[in-house]
Amino acid sequence: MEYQLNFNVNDKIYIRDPESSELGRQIVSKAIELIHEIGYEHFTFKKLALEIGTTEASIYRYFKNKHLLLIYILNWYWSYLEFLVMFQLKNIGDPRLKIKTVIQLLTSELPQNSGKMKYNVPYLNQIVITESSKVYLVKEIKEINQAEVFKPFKDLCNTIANIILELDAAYPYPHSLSSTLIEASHNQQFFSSHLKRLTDVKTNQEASVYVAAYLEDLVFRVLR
Amino acid sequence: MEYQLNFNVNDKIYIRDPESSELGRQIVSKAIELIHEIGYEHFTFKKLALEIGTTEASIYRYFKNKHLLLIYILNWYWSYLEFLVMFQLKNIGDPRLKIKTVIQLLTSELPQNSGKMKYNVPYLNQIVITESSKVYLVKEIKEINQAEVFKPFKDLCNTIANIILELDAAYPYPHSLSSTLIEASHNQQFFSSHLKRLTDVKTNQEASVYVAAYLEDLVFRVLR
DNA sequence: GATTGGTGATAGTGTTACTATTATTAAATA
DNA sequence: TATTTAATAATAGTAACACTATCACCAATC
Repeated sequence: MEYQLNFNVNDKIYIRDPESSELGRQIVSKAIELIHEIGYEHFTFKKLALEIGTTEASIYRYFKNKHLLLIYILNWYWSYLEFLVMFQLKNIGDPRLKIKTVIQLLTSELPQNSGKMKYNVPYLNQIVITESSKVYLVKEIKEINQAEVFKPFKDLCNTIANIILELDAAYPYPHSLSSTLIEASHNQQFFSSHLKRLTDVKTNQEASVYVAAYLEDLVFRVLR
Repeated sequence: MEYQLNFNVNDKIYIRDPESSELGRQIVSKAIELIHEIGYEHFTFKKLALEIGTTEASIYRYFKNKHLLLIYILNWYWSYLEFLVMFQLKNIGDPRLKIKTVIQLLTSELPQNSGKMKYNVPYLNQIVITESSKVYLVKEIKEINQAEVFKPFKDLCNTIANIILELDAAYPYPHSLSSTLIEASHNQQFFSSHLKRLTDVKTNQEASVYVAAYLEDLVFRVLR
């Protein structure tokens, strides 16, 4: 049986729904590859248009600017991640095992569900690590937050906070611990790949494995 | 007695030492105000030149680009912060109190030492919270790291890691916990000001006070 | 058969991120 | 005092970026 996972993204993020046409899907798909390759700062709509074989103007009919395109991509990722969390936790009763599963999902490359994924998930992973904080660390935070573009991220944070409360109902900072885990999973992976002295990763140790071990240890020291 | 604190910044960061002239000091000082006001993305050398009453070309004689100017500013901050940590910890024996002091320094506005500070420290604080991760979350991370521009940050991380080890010599992740604390102190402050749902901050509760309480609780749960 | 919607092609504007040149002035040195 | 030098101001210019606008074309649909 063939199926495709779709996650609806807030329609304030785009001008035209990129899911609604081949060009739209190409824009998102190739943007992921290009941002992964050259980084968000060097990424431009002109380069993307050239890559796709279309024009800048056509891309502007889908997204107002590259910031919103990045938000779109990250929202897709966060929605997918929350889907995976929900899916994998469905039959788990033990909250300790739930937390372990969540940390695995936060640190390892996400499963390329069914092999027929729309987007390159390992690339997405790297983009999330390196670029995700750039969507909110801006002066316009208030306006973009009012457009509810961070809902998938907040939902994910909330889901994890609830699992934290299952483990320790009296813990006073479930949301902060949750957002700290998510953010730490990104920056510790970045650090253990590029700025090793900021971590305790061993040479030859895989970044994702190291970070998973660190975060698991951390959570179970906090909640015991 | 009048004195000024000086922190030597790696000379690979600048073309001409901004400490060496009035214009240089103006560039750094006004850059802090302008970045604080309009944010790093909107900040340009042209606007800065206009603000100072000089020309773009003159600024380019001091800094190759705005990224390196930001690195310069952050390095000054990190050096100052480490100085304060060292200074305030000098006569403290109890490692628990040391950690508490460090967390206070990480979360509260830094003391405007002696009132005769070169730069606007409260502004610097905000800049660190919002802009600091942008200096390393770039594709060029390898090259800029080789220029040793992150030394003050790594030193600070190391200093805090050593205090962590004083508290629990067997703790296996002192550097990761240290860098997590530093980063969390930034993003939790940002979240509790702008994306409250990602934290457990109460309405009307001061962000810095909340974050200090959260981080203290966290550290002492991890190291007990 | 006429209308509509999506795309391509092309052009143009204002801004950003620089580089280069030349003139002016102040300080250092002969 | 005259002369070199160094720092800055003034100006100009370029390539890339971040858009906006217009028009022609084609395919689907009413």
